Amino acid sequence: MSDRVVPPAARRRRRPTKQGVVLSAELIVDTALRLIEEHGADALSVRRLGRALGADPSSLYRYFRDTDDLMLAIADELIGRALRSWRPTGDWTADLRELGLRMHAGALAHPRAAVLSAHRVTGRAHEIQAVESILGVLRGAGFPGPEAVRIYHAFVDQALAFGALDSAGTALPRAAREAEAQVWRTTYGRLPAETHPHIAATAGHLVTTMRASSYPAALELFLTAARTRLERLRAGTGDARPH
Amino acid sequence: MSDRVVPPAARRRRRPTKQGVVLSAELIVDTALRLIEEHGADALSVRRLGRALGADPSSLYRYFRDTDDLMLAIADELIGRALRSWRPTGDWTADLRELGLRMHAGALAHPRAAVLSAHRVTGRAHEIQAVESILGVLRGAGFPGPEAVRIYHAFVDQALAFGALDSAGTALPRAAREAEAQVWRTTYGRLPAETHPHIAATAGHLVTTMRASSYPAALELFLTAARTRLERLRAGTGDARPH
DNA sequence: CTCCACAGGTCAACGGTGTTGTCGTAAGGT
DNA sequence: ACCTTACGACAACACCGTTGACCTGTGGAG
Repeated sequence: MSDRVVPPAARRRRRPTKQGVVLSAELIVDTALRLIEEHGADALSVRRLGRALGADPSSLYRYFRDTDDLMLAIADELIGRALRSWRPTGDWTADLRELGLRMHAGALAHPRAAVLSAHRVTGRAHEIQAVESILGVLRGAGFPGPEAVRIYHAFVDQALAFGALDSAGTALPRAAREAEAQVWRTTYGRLPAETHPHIAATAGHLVTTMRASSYPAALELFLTAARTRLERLRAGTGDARPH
Repeated sequence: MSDRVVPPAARRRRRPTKQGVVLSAELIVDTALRLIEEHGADALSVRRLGRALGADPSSLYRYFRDTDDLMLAIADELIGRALRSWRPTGDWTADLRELGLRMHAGALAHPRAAVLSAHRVTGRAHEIQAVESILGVLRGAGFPGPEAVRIYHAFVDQALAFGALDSAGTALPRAAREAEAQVWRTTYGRLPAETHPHIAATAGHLVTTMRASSYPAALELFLTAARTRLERLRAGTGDARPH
């Protein structure tokens, strides 16, 4: 029943809910984000969102076709917020690092939205702006077109993929998260050296390293590789790929 | 109510269900994987799984504490299948490449399961074996303990993250996938050079490059960076990090 | 200034979900 | 042959997204 949603242009009445709240798409998106932030990803359901807004759950269907539609609106808002104040500095490595960290942080701030929207191409204004910016940094650094596109693709996917991965981790119920830490401490921390020599030899590092996100490390490795590639390109060897 | 689950050692009775099926943890996991493959991740619910097995939904709680417990078992089974026949060759770069591609391929083979389980630490047999193998390759290559762990973490997360990302893409309904391709062709392919010079300059490459997975490229970049790091370590400079 | 179309809020209901307390029964060990 | 108990079945609970029907008061037209 998609005629339930009235296109923004046709909206005119601002009738308040029983509890005196005047709804709008913006208010709903903002409230949803606040709900996720304050009470965790599990707190976002149509019913809870309705309660938080002071409105009947079914009212939301006057503004969004279904929950997926709502999630996309949230994702769009997220992209906007993440890159709102970014400006290139001219140092391509620093610029890429900053962009990557911002995208990752933006995803982590709103786990559920990140998981749902990571694999989507929206073709909307914010996304287009991001593509243009990143390609600009790479081409400005000296990567020729095809190479810039290849690196762009890997870079964006890495940021989105790690964002979604780490988001899924933070979206876990608290009990499950503690269980994971426990697994590293007890299961992996106590394997005998005879059967699992490498795990036993690095157990201490495993326990401490595995609880944080590996994105910063992966990003640094990415930047290292990109710089290596650029150097080989400048050195004139057409083939920068390891065989 | 965790005393509902009987530890494997204490199991003795093989009482069939009303429909004549003899349950077991293995049968449940296999059926869950089949269900996910055939009907999508949304098709996996305790009730549907029970129906597919020919058993009451609540029977599953004799084998798994909750759905999360079941997901971990599924994830571990996937890891096991992916690495079943892998053997190290002694060439650490080639070994890592092979491991990465296998994990990624394994995720793509079970897209819906991969999306659900990519971010979990199972602490079960297959996963432990995988950790030991990868750490073995890295330490064998000459990476000292802490560095090996850091690289291990980034490597595994990258394989899992890209696996989940690409899986999510293939799991989309056909209509949505075609819509995405359309977006690249029309929206991005037709932006004017005045407003979006970098996109316009690389439009052709964008359209062709963006439809394939970027994991192979990202993996090569990763290996390049790892080799660079190792060389710097061997050269004796303690700090292998770009400043 | 009145009128009335209809945007939009509300209500009730449907069919789904994970999970648990309880009970009956048959399989195994003794 | 007996007893214990593993384990399958059932019913119930509280939640979920979604929709059809209803009602109300707002804002533009005359």
